[in-house]
Amino acid sequence: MIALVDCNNFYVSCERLFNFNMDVLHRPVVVLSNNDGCVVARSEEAKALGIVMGDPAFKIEKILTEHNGVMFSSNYTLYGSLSNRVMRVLSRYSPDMEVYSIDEAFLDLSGMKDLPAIAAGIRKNIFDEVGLPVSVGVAPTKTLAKMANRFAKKHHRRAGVWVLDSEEKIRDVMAVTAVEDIWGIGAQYAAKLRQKGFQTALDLSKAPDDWVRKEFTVVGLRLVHELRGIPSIPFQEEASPKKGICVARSFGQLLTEKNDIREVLANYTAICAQRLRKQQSCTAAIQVFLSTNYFRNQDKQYHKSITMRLPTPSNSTPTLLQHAMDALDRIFRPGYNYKKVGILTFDLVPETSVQQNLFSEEDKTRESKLMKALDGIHQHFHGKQVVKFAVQGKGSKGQLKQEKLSKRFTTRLLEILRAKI
DNA sequence: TCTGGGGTCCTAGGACCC
DNA sequence: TCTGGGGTCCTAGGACCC
Repeated sequence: MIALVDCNNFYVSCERLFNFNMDVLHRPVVVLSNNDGCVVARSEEAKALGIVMGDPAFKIEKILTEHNGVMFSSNYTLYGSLSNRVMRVLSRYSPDMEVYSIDEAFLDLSGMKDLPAIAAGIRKNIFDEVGLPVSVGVAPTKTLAKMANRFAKKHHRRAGVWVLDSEEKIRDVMAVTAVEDIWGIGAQYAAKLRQKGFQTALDLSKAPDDWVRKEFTVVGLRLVHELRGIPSIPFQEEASPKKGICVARSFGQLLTEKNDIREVLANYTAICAQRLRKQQSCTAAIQVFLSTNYFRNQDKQYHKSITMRLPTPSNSTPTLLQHAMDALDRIFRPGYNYKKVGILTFDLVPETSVQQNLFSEEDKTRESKLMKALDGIHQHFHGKQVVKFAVQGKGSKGQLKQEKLSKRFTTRLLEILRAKI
């Protein structure tokens, strides 16, 4: 049996845990994406106001104010740190755990007795030790565990737990789960299923294999098998190295000057190289893209990307910088209002198996020592990029808009909560 | 005025190989 | 009626997830 443990309204719950001085417990709360752009998390009160995921901030400002609501900028330092605490508690329950996202994890509970009690214990311990509310769904497959979790949130909120340990319970939950609410069915597939007369997960579970295979590929077929209780989505215990790394962000304001964009791109490239080194990978190629704001009809539009192969796979900041700047030179055109720039990597190879270029004049050993030193310094400063290459400038261009940012309560001594006694 | 930033997997079609 | 057959690799695009 597999458990899916998922934090309720995770980002909102993190803000509520520390900002209680703002009386956020009973007010509608939303958390915004980067640049305070759109809604990425909502409290139950905010959901009740009709605010949906992805709503742009400026469109919900009025209704939120009318109901004494609060908005927060996203504070990933805080959420990441609380996520680690949750995962640490969870890891006590099973040696087989898959951290699926910042706020959820699958646990393999095979062979364990009294699953309802274990599930309730998980929920209680996380609440007692970390302070965050979670829901727990238990079932024979991942897809059904997701469904059980959703059912617990919807129909058993107080207990927060639902265990599908019999054929009847599985049938009952599938019968009340609409096709669009199944894990793995998005808007496109849901519309297609509805059109073909499938309304619930129970309907879909009875669809013939070859038809599912034809219409929804092997991905859909696996999903249907999971609904029938046959585990078909493997458990991934250790995080596999990323197959590509992408650092891209919209600017706080529009940028027109090449030098400003160079500075922003240089900073993204430095982050990208750092992430590569963290997972001990080198990239064989980078892609740089540049674009204007799609939503501004009054502006001329320009979207361009270019891929550059490196002479040898690399994860060194100066090497990547050199190629990224070269790429930008080739695609930048003056006269546009730019909104976003980004760098992607392709064809990652393990650091240890990089084929050296016979004609390379770079001194690899020296460079890798330099990068180690750089990473060491940044680690000491909790990831803050204190040492910069000239082209990174002061890092002041294209700053994210974060006007409603809460403090880093759990990772900065200076920002820790103070209690008056 | 203001609309995110990461990822994954799968398929189809074309180029190319023996 | 028939025109070889079986591969691999790459790219673009589409679906999904949080």
